[in-house]
Amino acid sequence: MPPHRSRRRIPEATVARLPVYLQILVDQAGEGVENISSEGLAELAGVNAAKVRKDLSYLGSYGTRGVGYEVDYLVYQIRRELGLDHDWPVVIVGAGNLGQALAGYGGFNDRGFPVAGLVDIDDDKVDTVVGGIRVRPLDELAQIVAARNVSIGVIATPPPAAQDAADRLVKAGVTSILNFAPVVLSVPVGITVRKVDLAVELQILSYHEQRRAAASQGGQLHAVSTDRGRGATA
Amino acid sequence: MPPHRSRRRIPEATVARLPVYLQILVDQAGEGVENISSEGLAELAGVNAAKVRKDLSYLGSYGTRGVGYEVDYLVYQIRRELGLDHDWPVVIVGAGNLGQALAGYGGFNDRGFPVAGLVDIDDDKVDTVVGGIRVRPLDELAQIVAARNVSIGVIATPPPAAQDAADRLVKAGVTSILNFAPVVLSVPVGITVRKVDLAVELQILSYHEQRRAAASQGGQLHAVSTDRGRGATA
DNA sequence: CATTGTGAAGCGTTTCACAGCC
DNA sequence: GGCTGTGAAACGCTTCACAATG
Repeated sequence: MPPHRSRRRIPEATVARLPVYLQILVDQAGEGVENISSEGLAELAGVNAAKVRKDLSYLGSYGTRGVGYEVDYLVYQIRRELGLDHDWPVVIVGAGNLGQALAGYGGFNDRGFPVAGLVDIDDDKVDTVVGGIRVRPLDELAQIVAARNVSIGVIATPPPAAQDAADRLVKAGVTSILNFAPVVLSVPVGITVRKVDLAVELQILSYHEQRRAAASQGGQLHAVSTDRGRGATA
Repeated sequence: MPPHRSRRRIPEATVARLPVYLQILVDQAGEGVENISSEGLAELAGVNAAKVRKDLSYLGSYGTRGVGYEVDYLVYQIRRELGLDHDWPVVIVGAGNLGQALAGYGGFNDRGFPVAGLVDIDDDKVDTVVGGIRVRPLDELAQIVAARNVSIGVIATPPPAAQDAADRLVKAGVTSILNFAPVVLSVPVGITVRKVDLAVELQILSYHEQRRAAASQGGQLHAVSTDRGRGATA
């Protein structure tokens, strides 16, 4: 067995960047690049080279001094660390605008997250076909989760239905939830939730725009320059 | 004029939470709640009460000791700080699955971000109507931005087209970009970019799932418990 | 006397700087 | 010589704890 020493705990900030490195590395591999330096990868990822090195060091010591990192091997190691060495079927709750887009979005299947099911509470939507997936009634959620061994659920319902969706997902045995509803979910300890709120993203941009406007006409403000792990002002 | 002292720089982490508080406060106002304590707001937002107080303190001292915060006034102040006292029209580039969903997603219009335009490079999509918006050719982007005074652009194109979309947006005069393409954009200094990558979110969940699996069958790992500003394990 | 506002301590992340190694 | 791996410093954010106060 190769030197698999990766049972340490990886900082959350690093976990959030590994997928970005992975994407870049796969692209590079596709273009025939065999080795890459922390400097090169940093450039492509838009981050600091020291950060790249520290991030990668959590996986183990897979670089070669004076040379860089072997792209293929790094891809393998990151995949392994992220648990991407096998597929994770997901179930989507809510077949509205967003749920349909997600079900039809190739990026899920392609990147290891096949849509095992798409359910909706509305009978009018049930049995319609979206992106090759037939919408199933909400009642069948538990059955789908069990049958396909789903551990990740996606909530794409209207806000008032989101908590109920979460409760059902948890009851069905799902342990990770990606929530697109602009609602703070309450879940049992041990369940991982990530929230993506499109309007919140826009409101953060609005803040920066407003600031820019105030700066250009009003008094002298400091230059805008931020990076909170996601998003940045170049 | 009320005591408007808010020209200080607000930490990025706080900016990212203000929209969440705002949402909750608007809900509460709708239910007739007139005052709320940091404790109460913290509970609803799923964060620590001290954090709420510190966050709100950046807006100025708008609470009353022994009582709490007046909901309506807080709503007003947060809106003002985020620049939400007027609408921010947005233009969406890419009328595929995701672009269509975004255009049809009520949450944008409702929360102050009307869709001023939806453009696509594909002639077959041009002139189709999506969520009440007629798709326009990509060439008309600059014209739409100028005519409707758009400063926020949304990129919903396939990955290879994203950088070109960004270049065109910047050239047209847009200064903030919300990027849904799984690509690191390169933009001039002074342009704010936020990236939302759905697959990355799933990959982060995958990491936690993988860790859970390793823990339950393998050796003794520490309990999973994370919160990086977005997403959390309860 | 309940609750805010905030110094100060604590903690996680980023960046620097350089020793270690190929 | 070039580049990684990593202590240590710097930074920003979170949490504590309590004085200030309506």
